[in-house]
This record gives sequence, structure tokens and C-alpha cells, in this order.
Amino acid sequence: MKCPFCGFIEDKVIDSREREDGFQIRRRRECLRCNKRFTTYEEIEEKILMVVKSDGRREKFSKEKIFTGIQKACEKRPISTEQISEIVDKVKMEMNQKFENEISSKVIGQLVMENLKILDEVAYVRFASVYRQFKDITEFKKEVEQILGDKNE
Amino acid sequence: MKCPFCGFIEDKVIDSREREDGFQIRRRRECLRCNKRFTTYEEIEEKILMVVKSDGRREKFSKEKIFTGIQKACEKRPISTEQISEIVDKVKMEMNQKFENEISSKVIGQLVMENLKILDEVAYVRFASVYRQFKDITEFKKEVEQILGDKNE
DNA sequence: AATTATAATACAATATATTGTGTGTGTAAA
DNA sequence: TTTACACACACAATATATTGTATTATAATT
Repeated sequence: MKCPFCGFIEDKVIDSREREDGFQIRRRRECLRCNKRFTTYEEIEEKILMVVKSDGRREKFSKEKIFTGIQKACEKRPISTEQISEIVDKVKMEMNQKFENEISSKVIGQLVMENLKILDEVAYVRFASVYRQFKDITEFKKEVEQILGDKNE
Repeated sequence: MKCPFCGFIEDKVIDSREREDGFQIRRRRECLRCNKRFTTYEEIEEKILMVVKSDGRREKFSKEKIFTGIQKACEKRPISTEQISEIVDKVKMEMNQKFENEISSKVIGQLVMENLKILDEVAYVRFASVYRQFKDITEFKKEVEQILGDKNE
């Protein structure tokens, strides 16, 4: 790794820590010529995932959008930011497992819903109402009865 | 490094290559649970350098801007893109050595000029004429005589 | 279509990074 | 202002990454 101070190509790692979330490694390096220190980060290469929206337009997949979508559904619910992040990461992982370069926004919505359902039913129903575009309250009713029904089996 | 497919936290590096320019290391990793492979990149953390312009406004330092500035000065000159990149990198390195978070655009100009002077005098004079805002051709004359004078010493 | 560059793959010999534990510091959040 | 959190620093014991060489695949460029 080229020293940002003197440009020398050799250095040694004097410390190396993985972030708790496991998505980054930080290394502290020292240049073998000028002895100055600098920090590097190792990250997973993100393949650019395209999301196909219902009208056919495509846009870059963004963790942030999913995050805010879930966040809205979780308003005033006992769900922490970390828990939302976990869902986002899980959804992303499932996407990596199952899909190539494109994924429809519908499928993303389903993945989010599956994960949200386990965590918080209120948030789940809220999210579903937005995602599946509930037209009137009977749809809420149906969805809730569905959930309750599943539990009694 | 967390597996992007299954989320497992352990993996092994099966290949590791440094880019020729020395600013990146690419690692090929394999998950110890699902055996899927993925790629990571290690890069130097970029500290955000602010450039103070002559009117006092600040903006983020950008390699691209310097690059295009030099490129203009090198029009029709026998200077390759790589050589320009090298100057940009050298300037950046000098900045890292000497400065903290802020640097005046004037000083950047000087650094560029120093490096350009060694490489190509025509480009240097062009760059200087823009950078130091030559008012008339006598300034070109002065600059050229200065260079020629330096050589005879 | 031909060319170039970059990435993925494999394998073997060698060198260097990683991880735990602990201290201190600066900065952002509560 | 007190509390967290992330980063810098140090050291020691252990495990794993790095680098050369080479072939093939894929994407980008002309």
C-alpha cells in the first residue's frame, strides 16, 4: 500500500481490527521509509444492483431507501435503529443469494415484509399497507385476520 | 469479513493482489460456511481536505479538478495521461506531508507548477499564465527569460 | 471483430498479519 | 456534562495472508 505521505510502496500493518458489524476491516499501517502512519479500510466490493420499479424504470439499489421505508413503518414502535439495520442487511444478503443484477421492487418489498413480520406485527401491517397499496380498511382487516389465523394453527 | 451471501463472520483469503499504482489491494475471500467467494478492496482512508479559494470560499479538494487544470495546460504537448496522474498524486502527497485540513488554492497552484516545470516548460508557462493571471505578454516574456536564465547558471 | 485490461482461478514457498487485552483521547450523542 | 463510541497506541502469542508464475474468462475500448 503506497504511503500517502512519501509514496513508498512498502509498509507494515501495526494494527488490524474488524468492525463489529463485520463489514469492514480497519488497518493501521506504517511506512517503512518515512515511518509515518496511515489508516486503510477494507470493504466488500458492492456489485451494483439495479432495482426494477413497477413502472419499468430502473434505479440503483440503495440501502438508505429501504432503511427509511422500514423506519417510517416503525414509527413509535419499540424497534431500534440497529434492528432496522439488521433487516436491511438480511434483505441485502437474501438478494445476493438469490438474484443477479436486477431485482424488482416488488420482491424487495416482500423480503422486507417477511423480515418485519417476525419482528413487529404492527410495523409489518403498516409497511404492507403502503407497499401493497391498501385501498380501504377492509384490507387491513383481512391482513390482521390472516396473521391471527396463522397463529392459531 | 462478513459473507455477503450468508452473513457468516469467518472466511479465508484465497488471493490477494496489490494494484500497480499501489493505492488498492484486492482480496478474494471464501466464506468458511457457505464456501461462496467474494471480493474486497482495501484503500487508504481519505481525509477530507478543504481548499480555500482566493475569495475565501472553501470547497472539497478534488483530484479531478487539478487533473483537468493540468490537462488543459498540456494540450498538444507530449505528456501522457499517466504523467498527469503522477503529478496529481505527487501534489497530493506533498499536501499530505505539509498541511492539515486546509490548504489555499494558491499553494496548490504552486505545487502543480513546480512539478509541471520539471516535466514540460511550455505546459508550465501556460499553466502559470492562467494560474497567476498574466495581464499581458510581457509577463510571458519575463517568465520565459527567468527559466532560460536559471538554466545558464 | 479484434484488442486490451482487469478479474477469477490454481498452487507452492515464504513472510507478515491477526487477535486479545488494556490505556488514553477526541468527538458525538443523550 | 456525562456517557458512549470509534480511533490511536503498545505488546505478545498465534495463524493466516502474500507473492510469483501462469491460464482462462469477461468486460471495456477501438
